Amino acid sequence: MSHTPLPTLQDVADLAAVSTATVSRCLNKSGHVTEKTRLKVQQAIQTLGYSPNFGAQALAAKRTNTIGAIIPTMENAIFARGMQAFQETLAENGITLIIASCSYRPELEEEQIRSLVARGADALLLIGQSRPDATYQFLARRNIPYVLAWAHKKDSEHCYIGFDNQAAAQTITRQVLELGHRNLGVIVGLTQNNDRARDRITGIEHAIADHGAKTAPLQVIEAEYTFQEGAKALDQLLANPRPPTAVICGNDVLAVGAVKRAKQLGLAVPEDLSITGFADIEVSELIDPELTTVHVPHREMGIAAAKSLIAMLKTQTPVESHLLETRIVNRQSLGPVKPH
Amino acid sequence: MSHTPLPTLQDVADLAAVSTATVSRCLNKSGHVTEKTRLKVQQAIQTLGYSPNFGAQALAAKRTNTIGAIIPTMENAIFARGMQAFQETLAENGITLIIASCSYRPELEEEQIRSLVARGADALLLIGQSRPDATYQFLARRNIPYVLAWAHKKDSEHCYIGFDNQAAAQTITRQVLELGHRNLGVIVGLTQNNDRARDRITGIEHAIADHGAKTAPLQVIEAEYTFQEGAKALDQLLANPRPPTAVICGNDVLAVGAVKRAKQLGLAVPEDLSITGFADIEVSELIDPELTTVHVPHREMGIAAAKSLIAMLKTQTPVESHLLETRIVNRQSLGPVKPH
DNA sequence: GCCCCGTATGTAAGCGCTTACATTTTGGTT
DNA sequence: AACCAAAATGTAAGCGCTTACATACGGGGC
Repeated sequence: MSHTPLPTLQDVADLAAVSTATVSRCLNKSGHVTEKTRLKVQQAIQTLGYSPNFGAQALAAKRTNTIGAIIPTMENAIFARGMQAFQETLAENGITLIIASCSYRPELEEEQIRSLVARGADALLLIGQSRPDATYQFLARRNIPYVLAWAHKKDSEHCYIGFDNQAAAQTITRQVLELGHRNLGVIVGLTQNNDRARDRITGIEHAIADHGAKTAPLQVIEAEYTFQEGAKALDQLLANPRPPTAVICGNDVLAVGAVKRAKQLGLAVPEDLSITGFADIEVSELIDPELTTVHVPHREMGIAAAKSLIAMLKTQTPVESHLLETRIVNRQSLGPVKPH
Repeated sequence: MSHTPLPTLQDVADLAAVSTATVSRCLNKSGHVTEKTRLKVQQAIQTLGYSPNFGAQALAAKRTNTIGAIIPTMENAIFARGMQAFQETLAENGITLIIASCSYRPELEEEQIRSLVARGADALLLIGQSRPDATYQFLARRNIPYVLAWAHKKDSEHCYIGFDNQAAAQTITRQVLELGHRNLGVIVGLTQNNDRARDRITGIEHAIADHGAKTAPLQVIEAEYTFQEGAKALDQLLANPRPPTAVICGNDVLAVGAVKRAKQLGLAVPEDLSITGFADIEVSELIDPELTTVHVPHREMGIAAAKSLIAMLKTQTPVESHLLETRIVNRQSLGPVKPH
């Protein structure tokens, strides 16, 4: 591995017979450069194969054009599509994305936030809201803009880009109730440190209260976000002497795991047991029966998050929250309760 | 958003009553510091809440502790698990990962490579080998270490971290042939610019040639890596007057799409039609029938790639390729050919 | 007590860029 | 042709850190 020193801004300036300031202005499209000189500079950059030094640029400009995102996991399709759109939108604006994952562990998230900031992230995308005050203080102190995605809360000091988890869960639950189900089970992600999961449970409870019909006590199982755990959770629900006739899942991954297990146990879905999901990821359409679930506008959300962050960076002022609509996708896994 | 200027190395040095050089030495664990002064410095860092400026550090040290990865897409589970492991391993070593995706478009990959390098990536992970010479020259010129993952080639100048796509495809095809199938269809990713897909086809062809039995001409359909395209490709295969009795897919995503479609068409899998996959992603176990596929050690691969890159960065010398083993996972979607 | 050397610490010169400010050029007016 | 504002370009001062080199320190051998 040999070493020819890379060309610097100075080299370009020399070759183009202009000053470094002019070259810099060309590079940053800050205007105030004649077309003629711009071409000269362009030429020089070409022939030297110049590309700016990242560290120097960051040091001098006090920004890195980098945005960080900390998501619970990249192994899970729930965040993949939104992140892809987020990244694409950032890239269109010349911004690089750094992704870190925290495995749903808050102390790891804290660490990752510090790490990304130390790595020069100009702004951050975080998932949901529940994290220590100290973290928000840290971001405020460092003057780092951030948005909270995949969730929404009215009248908050934070900028949310997401949907109303509670309302969405409430809507799908209402639909389940209207189909005659009076004994519901719930499988949801670990609620500790996961406000989305908690909000969804609240939505379910509200729907039941609102509906007014007499229902069996709600059975809630918390599970990690894997197919296997969804299956295990269903086992637990079915172990009950009076098992539910419908299972509302806080997540498509869990729902799909539950559907798979129900079939293994010889239960017809939805004839013997209805199951609903949340998120509408690709696999929901793949399994048999296809999953009735809550559709979440993943790509829109990623795009909106990117735009908000870019705006915050540009204007140096907070930006309004952005509420996205969810809707129920009626497929096959939810049906009327079976008459005795 | 108020502004208290962040503490600098100088501030820490002042508070601890030492020089900036000493503080820097503490930070970088480069030794040559008494325990006593180290503690003093530590203390000062704590009370000031100091954290180093990324740009300055990068500029002065000529490295960023950042590694870039360019993958075809993050929306697809095929890369997710490996990337997760890659990231975890890097993080353990204090290195940040930047991910970019290129949507299987080589010109975009080229652009992303330049972008990541401009962003200060010290090293890169790339998928497969097929890309213009100019790209490799660029990396060589810039002295950027890289590994090529998800593929393997013997006696190459490049460092591969992956498995033998051809051999794996050959093995599973042999198994299909041994089950009596003599009329095979293939659904594979777009081969243009995708050496893995091409290698898999070659493997299939070799298996057929080696086996010696008289077979119908191989029908190969190329498709984008989505469930829908897998389904459409199956339609094409079945439109043939003498449709295949077994379909070998270059990818689990395509295979799962094909299975779903076969069922929609009323074909029993594997009784009427056998279908195999490649990669062993989570969804392969979820669908019904479960997919017989080639298991790829995703996490191992991610970990190995990270370790190799770290070694290259440390020693400034190339590192050996690393061949990982694949194995066939026999589940339910492959069965003997139906007797007429 | 003195010398020597290995180790701990300090000094200061950049690293390559951005940008405020100074200077020059341009071209429209009179 | 002279003048002037606006636009283009140049000058140079940092940005906060690392590190080669210089210097100070401390303890064993004589």
